[in-house]
Amino acid sequence: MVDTTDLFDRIDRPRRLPDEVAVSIIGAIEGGQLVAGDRLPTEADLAKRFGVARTVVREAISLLRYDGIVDSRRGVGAFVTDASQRSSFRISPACFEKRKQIVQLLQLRTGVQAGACALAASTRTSEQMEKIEETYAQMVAADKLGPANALEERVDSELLLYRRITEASNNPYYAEVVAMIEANIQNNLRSAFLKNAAASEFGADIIKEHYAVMKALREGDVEAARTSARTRFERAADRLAARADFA
Amino acid sequence: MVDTTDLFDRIDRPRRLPDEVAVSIIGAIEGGQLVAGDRLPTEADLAKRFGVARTVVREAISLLRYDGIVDSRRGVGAFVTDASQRSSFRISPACFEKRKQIVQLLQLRTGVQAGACALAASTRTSEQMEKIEETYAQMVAADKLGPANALEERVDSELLLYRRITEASNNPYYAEVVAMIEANIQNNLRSAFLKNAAASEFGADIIKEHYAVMKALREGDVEAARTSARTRFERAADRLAARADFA
DNA sequence: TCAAATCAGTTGTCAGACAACCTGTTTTCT
DNA sequence: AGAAAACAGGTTGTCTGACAACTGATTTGA
Repeated sequence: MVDTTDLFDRIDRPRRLPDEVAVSIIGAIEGGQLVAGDRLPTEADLAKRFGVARTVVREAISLLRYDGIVDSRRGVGAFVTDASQRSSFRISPACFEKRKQIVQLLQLRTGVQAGACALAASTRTSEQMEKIEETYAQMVAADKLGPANALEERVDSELLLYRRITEASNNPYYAEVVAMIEANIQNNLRSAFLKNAAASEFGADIIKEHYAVMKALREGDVEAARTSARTRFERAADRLAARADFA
Repeated sequence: MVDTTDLFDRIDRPRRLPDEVAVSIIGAIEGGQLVAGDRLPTEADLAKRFGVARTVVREAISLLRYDGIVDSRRGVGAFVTDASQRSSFRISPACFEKRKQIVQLLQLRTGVQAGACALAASTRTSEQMEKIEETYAQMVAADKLGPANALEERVDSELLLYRRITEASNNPYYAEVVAMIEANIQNNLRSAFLKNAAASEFGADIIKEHYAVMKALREGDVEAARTSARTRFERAADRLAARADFA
């Protein structure tokens, strides 16, 4: 049975007008037509130009305001903020066209995960460590069954393992950032991930990489946790990048 | 002249209804009253309950949809997505109440910056290095003038220095994440930052920390860049945390 | 001269309507 | 009887128009 979870879904979903208007305005800002401090055209003006109702424009602007890209004042207008005011980090799905961007996102994940693992090595509770050991055991068991029998179990338990480790850092910011990066990678590369896992993420050598992280966590060795986690994710990224079929 | 940039601004700005509605709905989700897969009440229903117009509810829901917290389908309703679908990382200003959360954010910054510096050591161009050297020289010059004469210059050139280094990683994801964290720290702790800088971020010993990073970047030494950057930010966080007046 | 009142313009909110769409039910046809 | 088609009700998406709250500049009045 072939995995079809990432086929046949959400194609050509009906576009929403506010989103398109927002993208258009963001384009004007990123393109330099509107710079920090500039006032946007009035909502009525924008509505007329885009040929949509003012409610649509309002929703679009409210999205930009939400991200801190513009700031609107009643009775005055909406103004472009300077870039340092942006209050969110967002990965747009459209960014996954180019292979280069995937590599960059994997780099970011590597760095953040290394930090999270290092932190977890010093802050984890014994309860958290138990859960981590449990998940690790599941992963090892699935690994022994091989890619033909337990592909998804192997991949999912690995994801869960590192999620639990990240949560054991007891720093919600780390947990959130990692979760978001992971979700975006998964959503866009799930099938490639599975294929890659089947081809090059099984076996004793790979388990050794994970074991090094586990050992560091058990012993509370911060530096070892950092290094082993970084090594593990760098290598995984290399193996994934080495496969040409992920795009 | 005392710096008053972070006094007397944006107090009690007129609340916007959609934001409050959004916060209320998010609260219901985070509080567990609504779990993944649940359908939200209809917009008309919510409007009646909150005592606001439907446009207000729509704007609120559009914010949640923007963050991937809910997913709405025309003719059906809006549904809470599972947490792994969240598509943005956001630091809410309200989170800066507790000292613990500031420490956590500084931890995250340390980890991310270390990764960015390490990457920059291998990917920087010589043009980027020139700009970095230039900014470094400015910082050193401001440092020599002392906190009484060049406090803001010193702090701002340091911020610019690490922004340029991060950009030299040539990974926009790193740049964005760092910029966002930095902006949030600055917006909420600017005065504490300045005070702390005056008290404990001047002098040859501190410059040595930065110099170590610079040296690693010049030589393209990835590991040295990572370690020195981490050391530098860890120590800076420690010094800041050591001052009790930052809250 | 200078302060207060006025005014035009903009965003924030409200109310109602209709279009597009989904789901389940009923009707119709074979 | 069974399946296909039409229908009905409900929900989101969009449109329209109106008014309230507010700002900045202009005009007015003492």
